[in-house]
Amino acid sequence: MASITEVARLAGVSTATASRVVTSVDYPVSPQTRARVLEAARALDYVPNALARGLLKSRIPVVGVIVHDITDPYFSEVVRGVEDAATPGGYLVITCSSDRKPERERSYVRLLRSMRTAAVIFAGSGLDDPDLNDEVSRHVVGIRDNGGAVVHLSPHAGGQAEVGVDNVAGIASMVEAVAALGHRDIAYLAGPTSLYVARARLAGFRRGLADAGIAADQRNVLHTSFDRQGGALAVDLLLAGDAPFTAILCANDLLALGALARLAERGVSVPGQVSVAGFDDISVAALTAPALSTVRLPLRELGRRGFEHAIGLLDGNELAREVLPSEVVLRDSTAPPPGAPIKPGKGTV
Amino acid sequence: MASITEVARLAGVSTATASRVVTSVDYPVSPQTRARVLEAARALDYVPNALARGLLKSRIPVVGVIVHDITDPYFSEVVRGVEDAATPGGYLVITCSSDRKPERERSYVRLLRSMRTAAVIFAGSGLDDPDLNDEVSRHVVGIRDNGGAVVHLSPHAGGQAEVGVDNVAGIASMVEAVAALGHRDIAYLAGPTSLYVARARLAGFRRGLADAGIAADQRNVLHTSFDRQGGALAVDLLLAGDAPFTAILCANDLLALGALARLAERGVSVPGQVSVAGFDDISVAALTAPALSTVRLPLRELGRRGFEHAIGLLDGNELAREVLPSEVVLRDSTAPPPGAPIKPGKGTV
DNA sequence: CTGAAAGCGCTTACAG
DNA sequence: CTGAAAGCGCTTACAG
Repeated sequence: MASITEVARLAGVSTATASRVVTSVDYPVSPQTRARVLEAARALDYVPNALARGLLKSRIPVVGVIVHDITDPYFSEVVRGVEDAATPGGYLVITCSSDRKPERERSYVRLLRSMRTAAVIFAGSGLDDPDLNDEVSRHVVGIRDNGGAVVHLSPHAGGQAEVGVDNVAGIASMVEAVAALGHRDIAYLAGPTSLYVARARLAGFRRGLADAGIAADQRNVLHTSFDRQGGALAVDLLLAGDAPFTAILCANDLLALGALARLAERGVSVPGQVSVAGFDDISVAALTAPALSTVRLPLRELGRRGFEHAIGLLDGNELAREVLPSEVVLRDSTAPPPGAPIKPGKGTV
Repeated sequence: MASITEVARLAGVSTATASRVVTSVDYPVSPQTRARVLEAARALDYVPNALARGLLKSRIPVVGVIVHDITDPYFSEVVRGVEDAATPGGYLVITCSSDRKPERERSYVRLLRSMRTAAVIFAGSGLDDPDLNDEVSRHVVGIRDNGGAVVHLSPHAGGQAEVGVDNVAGIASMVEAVAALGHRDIAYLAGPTSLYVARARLAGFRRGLADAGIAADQRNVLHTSFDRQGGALAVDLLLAGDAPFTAILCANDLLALGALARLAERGVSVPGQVSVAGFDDISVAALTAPALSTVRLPLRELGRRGFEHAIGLLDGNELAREVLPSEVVLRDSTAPPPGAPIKPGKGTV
C-alpha cells in the first residue's frame, strides 16, 4: 500500500505538503501543487493509514458500544442510532456483546481502551458486581485521561445515565394505564435485581401502584432473567401461586413475549383473562399475537444522542444530563379485566 | 496514559525487555526481570497502545462486517456469529450498516481499509452496480495486498461466496415441500433483482417448480423490495391480479412477515385459504401468528465460519469454498390447499 | 538474558 | 507557500 512518502515523491513535494493536501486541512497550498499531489494520490490508490494518524493523535475515530447482545432488538436499535450519528463524521462503530458477563465486559473495555477509541458508550445497564466495576471504572478513568469520552445510556454503578430515559416514570405510567382499565391485581416480572435498570423499573412499578392507590402484593412481584424464558417461567410460577392477578406487567418486552407464549400454551386467553404489557417497544412487539402493549422508548434516538453527547465531550463542552421521553402504547394485549365494567373513554386503542 | 517507555523506566529495564514481557512473546527473560516489569505495568495501569502495534504490523486485530442493516435480525445474527469467533483471539468487530446504498458501502470499505483491519467480511449480498463494484474491488485488492483477508457470505459481483449457503437448493426444497402438500399454483415474492442473492433464490424457485413438474406462471412471480413493506405490497398485487394461487413463497422472512400481516388485514386466512413460507428463519419467524414456515439458515454459524475462514486466509492457508446446510422448517403458515385431499404422512409439522 | 537503535506512516511546530 | 525534522508508542533484528 502506498504511503504518504510515496505520494510525495511521485508528486515531487515534501511529505508535509502532501499531508496538507490529502488531509484537506485549512493550510495554504498552491493550486498546481495541490493538483499534482491529488493526481499522485489517485494514481497510487493512496488511502491514508488511520493507525499512524491515530497514534499521533492518541485517539482514533471509532466509537465502541458495549451491549448485552447485538441480537437483542433493543440493542441493535440503539447501535443503529449510534451508527447513524457516527457515520457523517467518519467514525466507525465497534459492537461488543458482553452477554452481561463481567469477564467479557471487562476484557472488551480494556480492548477498547487499548485501541484508543475516541468514545465508549455503555448501552446496557450496569451490573452490580464490585470486582467488575472496580476494573471498569479504572479503564473509564484511563480513557477519559486520554481525552476519550465515556457515555452511559442506562443507570450504572457510577450513577445515572448521561443520556437516558426515565425508567421509573415509564413503568409508573404503564401501571396507571392498566389501572385505568380497571386492574387492581397486577403482577410484575421485574427482571434481574443485579441490573440497575431493573431496580429503577421496579421502583417505578411500586410508585405506579402507590399513585393508583393499590396495595402492593409481594407475591405478585417476580424476579426473573431478562429474556423470553424468564417470562415463560414466571407465568408458570404465577399460575401455580395463590395470589390473584388480572394483569402482568413486564420490565421488558422479551419477558412479555415469553409470558404471551406460555399463557397461550397454558390456554389462558390474552387479553380476555389476563392483560400483558411489556416495556421498550422493540420492533417485534407489534408483530406478536395479540400485538403487545408496551412503553415505547426512543431507542434509535437514544443511540444517536449518546454519540452526540460523546462528541460534545470530545469537544470539551460542559454537558447536561439528558432524559429522553417514553410513551405508553396500548395495543391488543391489554383490556379491562374479566367482568370489569366498560367505562366510556377507556380501553385498548 | 503510561507508555512502554515509562514501564521500562520504572522497572529499570530497556523498552525492548519491557515489550517482551508485556506481550508475553516466546522470548527468554529472567524471572526477576519479568516480575519487576509486570509490577511496574500494574502500578502504572499500563494498557498497550494497539495503534502503535498496528502501525508496526500494518494491521490491527479488528474485523469489519458490512451488513445491510444491523437492525435486521438476519444480520445481527450473522454479526453475533462473527463476534463469537473473533473474541477468543482478541479481535474486535466493526459493524457497518450500508442500507444497500452504494455510497455508504463504498465509504465504509474505504474506512475499513484506512484502518488496516485484518479482515473485512461482506455479510450481505452484492449489489449489481458497476461503479460501486469497481471501487469496492479496488479496495478489496488493496486490503489483500496489505495482507488482509476478505470474505463474502453471499454471492457478489466477483462470484460465489467463500462461505455461504446453497440458496438455489434451499428455495427449491421449500417448493418441493409445498408441492408435497398439494399446491400447484405457487406465487413467489422474489426480492430485488439487483441483489445477487435474490437472483439465486429465484433460480431456485424455478428449479423447484421444474422438479415438481409444475409449469411456471410468470404472473405469479413478483419483484419486490426485501422488507415487510414489499411483502404487503405484493399481496395487494396478487389479490388484484387474475392468476390463481394457493401458496406464497418468499425470498426472505421479512417479505413473508409483511405478506402475513397484509393477508390478515385483507381477511384472507393463513393457512386455510393461502399458505405462506419465508426463507432465512430469523428469530421472529417462530413468533408470528401463525408461526412462519421457512427455510432455516445457520446464520450464526455463517458468521462464525466466515471469521474462521478469514483467519485461515491470514494464516496463509489455501482454503476451499464452504457451503453450509439449510433445512425446511414447516410451522403453522403452510397446509394443504383448500379442498386438497389430506394425504397421510403429509401436512404441517 | 539484555539493550541500543531503527523504523512503521503520519502530522505539526518551526524555519525559511 | 514549502520543506526538514521530530516524535507518537511500539517491536524486532542485531549485537553483545
